[in-house]
Amino acid sequence: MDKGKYYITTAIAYTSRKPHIGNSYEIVLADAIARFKRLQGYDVFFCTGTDEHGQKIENYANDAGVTPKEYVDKVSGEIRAICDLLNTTYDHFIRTTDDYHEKAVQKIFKKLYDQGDIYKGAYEGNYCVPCESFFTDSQLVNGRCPDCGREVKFAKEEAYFFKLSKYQKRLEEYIEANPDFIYPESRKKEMLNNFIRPGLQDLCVSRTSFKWGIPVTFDEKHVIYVWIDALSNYITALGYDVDHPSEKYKKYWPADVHIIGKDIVRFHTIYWPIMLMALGEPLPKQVYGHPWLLFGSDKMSKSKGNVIYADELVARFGVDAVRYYLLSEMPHATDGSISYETMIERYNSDLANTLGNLVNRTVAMANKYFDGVLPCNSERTELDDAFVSDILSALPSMEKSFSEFKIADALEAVINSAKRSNKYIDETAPWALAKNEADRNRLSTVLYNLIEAIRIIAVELTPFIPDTADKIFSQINTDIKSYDSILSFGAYPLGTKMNLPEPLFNRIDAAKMLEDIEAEMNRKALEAQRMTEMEGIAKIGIDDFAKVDLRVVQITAAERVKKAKKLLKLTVNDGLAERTVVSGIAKCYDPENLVGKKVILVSNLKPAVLCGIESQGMILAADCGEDNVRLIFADDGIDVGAKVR
RNA sequence: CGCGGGAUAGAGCAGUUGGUAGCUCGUCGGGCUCAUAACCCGGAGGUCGUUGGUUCAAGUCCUUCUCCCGCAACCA
Repeated sequence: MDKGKYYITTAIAYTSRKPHIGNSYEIVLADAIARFKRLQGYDVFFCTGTDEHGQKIENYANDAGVTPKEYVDKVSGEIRAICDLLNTTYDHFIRTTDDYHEKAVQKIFKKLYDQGDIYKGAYEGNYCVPCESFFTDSQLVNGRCPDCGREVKFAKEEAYFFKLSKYQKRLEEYIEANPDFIYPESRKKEMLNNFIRPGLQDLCVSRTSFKWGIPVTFDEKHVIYVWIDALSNYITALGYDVDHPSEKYKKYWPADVHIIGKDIVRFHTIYWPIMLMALGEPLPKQVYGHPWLLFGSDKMSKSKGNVIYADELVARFGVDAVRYYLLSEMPHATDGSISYETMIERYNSDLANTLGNLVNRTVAMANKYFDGVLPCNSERTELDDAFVSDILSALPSMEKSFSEFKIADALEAVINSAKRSNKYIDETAPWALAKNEADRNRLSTVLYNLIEAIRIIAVELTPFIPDTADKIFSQINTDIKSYDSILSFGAYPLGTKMNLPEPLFNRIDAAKMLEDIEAEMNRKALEAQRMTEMEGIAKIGIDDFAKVDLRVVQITAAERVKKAKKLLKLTVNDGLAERTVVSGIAKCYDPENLVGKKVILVSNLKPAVLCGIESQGMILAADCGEDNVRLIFADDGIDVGAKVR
């Protein structure tokens, strides 16, 4: 039964903000694999966590007015809460701000420096001062900073570099000798052709431009830049230490698989193996770069208002439905897409109809015909043999799919067992057998076969939808759920008293829910739009504001501008003199009602000619929608000419 | 010609070594009534992106072109 150890990791999530469902896919994927391996009898160690250093975090924290540590504590907590919400069984949750990690990373850095793999050099490139970032020529947009659009200048910064080139040959040989190391295949080709074969440049591994990172012990003004810090988590989480590796490390390292997003394949298949080579440690056996989850055909983004968060989905559909959807809908090599339509469709057809209804009708019959206790399972026919053989074929098929990370295929194999069971019910027609006392044993045998099939299905569902599997075990009242118990047919004990059926998944009224969701999405999109409008406006200093001269003025005359629909020609008194102002408020105000009113004037605005009339200023008004403009009236008690600020 | 992946029924996808084109959802018709208007069976629907070729035989091999996508080094 003991098949040895299995160490699996996800990438550690960057704590810049709350992750959306696309980010959460990875942990669920890794969890399904981890659970399956445990089921098979492996001693599994499953690690995930958060990556918490860097310039961006420093900036976000600044904006939020908190310390970087406070900021990452909050976000890391949110991320962990999502992992828990999704019912993932990680064995360790590492944070790169954890004390043991920081110490271990410092020692790693020192060791690499001492043995000459890290050296001090200078980083040169296009530098954007406000963004405090370097950019390569190819990153620049029209020769300007891709982030803020401002001009960049050539700059040099002292930095430590890691000699990747030294290990290039060895890495290439390793990848070729281990064809499964980079998975899927297309990623391997990308890495070899684009990066490794053309020649590796040394990697910048320290920064002096920000403070929020692990300090270099022998050169205090440097902090360790992301790679050596973040990637090391896979070994520090096990208690790796340059001098005294822990027992746990010796037991579990090397990792059997790193589950990561396709965007960071490069770091995990080039930098990371080379780091390990330099440290003299074994390399991970496999790196799986999984595809991304898109919303429809778009990437999720806040500005589009199409961000979906795990907790929202769970609130609507339940944990297992979300897990099921993520695991069944994602292809193993190309990007998948999420939509509420397909989510509801899958929920109804697979979970409610095929699986839920199967369990419900079978348990109902067992209760109805035998009061929940089946007395016999020996009255068999060829029909049964074909059925049993099909049910038992699911497990080998699952194992093959898992070994290729085709998780959706593995899940489909189980659902197919449920479909096969529904078909078996139709073939045997238990309700017809029930009408004949002579068919009593046959009826019991049929129901037994179904219950045993359901038990096997439940065991196989455990890696994917564990809560549902438990509900099934509870309904058929068994705790026989080992891997061995599903290798052959018949482990379910005769004479077990089953519980009453209870629906596993209630069907969803698609039209109604979609309408509901639509309304909510619209609300969110509007909110997001407002947020970006706010963010889009550059902050100005008090000096800038002071440049605007605002005065309270009184309207002394008003008339429509003949050639214009929207314009009123106003004469206003600013306390010193009268002046003419043209204002686009004709659709909302009649001229006669405005005379005598006090309003606020931008008095130092450059004059402009509108419809042949020179306007010497602008009256403040609020945009309240299409063609709906409302003036800001000043309190009557204010003296004409008073300055507003 | 930077490297790589893809184009198959209304939608989403399978199609290993070339040998009568499949699956899921949807749709239409039938069956059944144990069950969550569920379940089972069947029908319709594809010139397998385009051009030319190899072959007795090509979605599957070679070639032309078109379109889509990923990667392109210190942006985690």
